[in-house]
Amino acid sequence: MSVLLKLNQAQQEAAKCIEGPVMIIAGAGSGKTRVLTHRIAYLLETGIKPYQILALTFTNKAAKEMKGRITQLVGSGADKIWAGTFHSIFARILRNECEQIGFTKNFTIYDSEDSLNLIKSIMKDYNISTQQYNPKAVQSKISNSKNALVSPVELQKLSHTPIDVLTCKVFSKYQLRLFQNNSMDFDDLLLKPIELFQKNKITLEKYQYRFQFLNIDEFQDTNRAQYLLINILAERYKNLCIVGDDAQSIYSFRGADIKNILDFQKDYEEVKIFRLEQNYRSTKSILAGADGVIKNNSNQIKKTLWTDNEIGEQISILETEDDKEEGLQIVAKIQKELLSQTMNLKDIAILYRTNSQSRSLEDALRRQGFAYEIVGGIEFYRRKEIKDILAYLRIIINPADEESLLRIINFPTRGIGDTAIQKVIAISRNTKKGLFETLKQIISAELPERVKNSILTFCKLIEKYNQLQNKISLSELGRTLVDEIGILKLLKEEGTVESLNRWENIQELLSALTEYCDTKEEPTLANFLEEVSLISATDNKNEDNKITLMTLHAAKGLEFQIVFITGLEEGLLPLSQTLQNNDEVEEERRLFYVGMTRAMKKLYLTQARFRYRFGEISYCVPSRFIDEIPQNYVNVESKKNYYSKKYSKPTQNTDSQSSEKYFSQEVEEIDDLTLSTKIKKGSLVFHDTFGNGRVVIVIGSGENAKVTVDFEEIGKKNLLLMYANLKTR
DNA sequence: AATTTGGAGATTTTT
DNA sequence: TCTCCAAATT
Ligand SMILES: Nc1ncnc2c1ncn2[C@@H]1O[C@H](COP(=O)(O)OP(=O)(O)OP(=O)(O)O)[C@@H](O)[C@H]1O
Repeated sequence: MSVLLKLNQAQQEAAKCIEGPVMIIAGAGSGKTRVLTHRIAYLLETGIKPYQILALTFTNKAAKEMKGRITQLVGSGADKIWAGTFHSIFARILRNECEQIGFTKNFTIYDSEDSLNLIKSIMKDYNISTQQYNPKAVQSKISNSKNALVSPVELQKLSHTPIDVLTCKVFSKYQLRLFQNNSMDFDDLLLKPIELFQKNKITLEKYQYRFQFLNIDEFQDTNRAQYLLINILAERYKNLCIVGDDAQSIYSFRGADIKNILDFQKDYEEVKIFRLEQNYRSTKSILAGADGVIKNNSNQIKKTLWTDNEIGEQISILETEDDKEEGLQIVAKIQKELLSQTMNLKDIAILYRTNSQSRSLEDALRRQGFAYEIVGGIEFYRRKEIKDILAYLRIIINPADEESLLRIINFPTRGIGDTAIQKVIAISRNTKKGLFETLKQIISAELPERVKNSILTFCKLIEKYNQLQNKISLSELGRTLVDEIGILKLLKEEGTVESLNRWENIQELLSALTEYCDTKEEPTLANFLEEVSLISATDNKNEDNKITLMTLHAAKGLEFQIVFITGLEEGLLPLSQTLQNNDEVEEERRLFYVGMTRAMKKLYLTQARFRYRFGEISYCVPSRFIDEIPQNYVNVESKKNYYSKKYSKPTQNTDSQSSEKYFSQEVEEIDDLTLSTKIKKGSLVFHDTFGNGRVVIVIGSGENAKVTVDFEEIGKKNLLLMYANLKTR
């Protein structure tokens, strides 16, 4: 009981209800994660064994923190709890059980880049033009199908357009190739366990028995595969607790489906539903502001949220000239906050919609000498030089991984050129042997001796390290390997800033490998590679006293004393691609809501009149979301200059007049750009090769004007207006 | 076979 | 603006 003392009445009741299905639906900052944490501590206190508990969180860091808190509450034992993201938990299960579905223990996990490369190579094999059909579109169609539990065969029945038909074909082949490569993509980490459990009842029962208490945080962002997976696991004991807030569902692009919350009530009729209504995080102003915004969404689960916290300061809106000034004004505000309040750099977060916005903000912070940290962004382990080394490590333990093999067979260059590689691939197809097998037997092939020798040397290298992996420590193996391929020396010799940077990155990778070895009881290469693949954006965030910069998505579940949300402009938040679809605009609104509710004491919103995109100026209209915040919680700070006269303040008048004014401003601009052709957003057009389509976006002016056209046959294409020769219909 | 080059596309968000 | 890829050059 003692572990529940730090919960309020409603929270305690939810935490104490440990048997049967439980659903906690509550607004931001109401202590959902806290309840889940204390509930698990309570489970332990009632004598339930740690290994009987499974906790699924949205990031690995959240899982780690949860375990840490539980340890504080109940002492030892918490480290035996299985806690992590869906992907890492089920990857771990697959490591042990995958042989039942035809994989070997050392299977590789492909990230999106690997998967895209595989899709491209399949399209090439099928002679599908990657010019005409965008491999990324194919990839996302495949991934969406997988997340929605639609198999290639089922997808075939739903396919009508040419791109859908070809996607099916690629999809089937893609799954086959993954299997042949002894590899899984991110989606497979959820689908393969389902396959496993459906195929082998004994294995299923083992895990059902083992995880008698399931706990899932951030349930609003689970997809259908995840939903099915937890249903299967919970089927026997039905002790599962899900926690979420439909207003914070922001990952539908990844297949997340709010329907899961609604279905849960149907699928578990005996579910006990708990609501938490007191917000402990934010001031009254912030909460009221956020509430005013989210009210504009239709179809929400009704929730009440109130707080005992002070009213606090109004939400400040900073209107700035451009993105550069946006950064400067934020810096100025931070300076002020650091002086007048008892704030530290680590209490401050700057949030944005797209990663590319971080650059101008970084510039401003750097100039001022403020320490900052970018969370997420271009992740370390996705860098080219890192992925090259990882590819070596991957094929050392999984020679079937042909994507990785092709990546490094001639890196660094060792005289195995494109023609040679094509030849080897052809032989391997004809003889139905694996690529690596073919390489080992290359001596009988008709290729220049020099090339054949290079290939054999390469094979010996891989096999040598394959032998070595159990004889020397992983950190030694890493270092020796990097030495032997001579990559560090090459980078040093190149001597550019960029190559020196890469040199450092590789050193850092080696340190990471060493650290991994030192901290794990049984370090294995497969496990290291798995961890590295499944790192989530916020996992690297630490407690250093630095300002945090990250996307709104990455901010989910976190909280900061002071939050800046930048780029409140139509086209950026909400993002231009979402504007035609109301559901998508609502998701943007939820994203803004998530951002606003991260703030504890003070919330700043910034909006620029123009910003640079691809090195070109683009003019901005204030975001509709600004108008949705109730007037009395807002304070607009605008620099007085000639621009302010032209664009008056948006929040001074509530009626739709103001937003219309900005809208007409935008239309004027667009008309102006494309005067001669009369092409603007929404125009129906005809293109000689692509056929009929509708203009979605117009960017730039005069000779540089670019348009995005959504063609009926082939989907979206970007064209240069000058050359596209579009005819209006 | 390796290196250089020019042009197109990219910025949605992430496991 | 930067990064990737195909084609051209060495
Ligand atoms: N009963 C309580 N007493 C004191 N503080 C509390 C209580 N409940 C929650 N809090 C605090 O409120 C803040 C928000 O809690 P928590 O992160 O668990 O909320 P949440 O509902 O998961 O939020 P979100 O959905 O926005 O991520 C935390 O700082 C937490 O410590």
